[in-house]
Amino acid sequence: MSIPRNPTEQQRNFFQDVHEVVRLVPVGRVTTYGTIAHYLGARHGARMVGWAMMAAHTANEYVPAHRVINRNGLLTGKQHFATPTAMQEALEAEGIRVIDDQVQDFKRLLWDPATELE
DNA sequence: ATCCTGACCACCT
DNA sequence: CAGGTGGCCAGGA
Repeated sequence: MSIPRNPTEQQRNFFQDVHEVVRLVPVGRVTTYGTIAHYLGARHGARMVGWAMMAAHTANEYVPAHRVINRNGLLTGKQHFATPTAMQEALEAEGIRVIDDQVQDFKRLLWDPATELE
């Protein structure tokens, strides 16, 4: 899978929407692909959120991609970071405990824009 | 055009 | 209750 060289208007908007939501995630909290998809109206599958995240490192503004994990609290996207440990280290630097790719106390740390943002 | 695969998830056996 | 399946949309072979 790769990022489109010349994204359509629709794709750029989708990327920006996803990135914007991710930037709203508070330090020390996490959110999930599915949550974002649902918040954006579920018009795109959760897979598309993950797809948009691949464009995170090419975005103009910083996107804390390490705060986006899957619904089980697993760091499924860590392979896409500069190093395999970068994601976990970024989370731990914010006070989040990660053991064996699993965010501890994940349920309490979960940040859902639909309910937290209003 | 067809089939496969993907930073996923909800639903159905 | 665990594993399988389909759906989501897009891109590459």
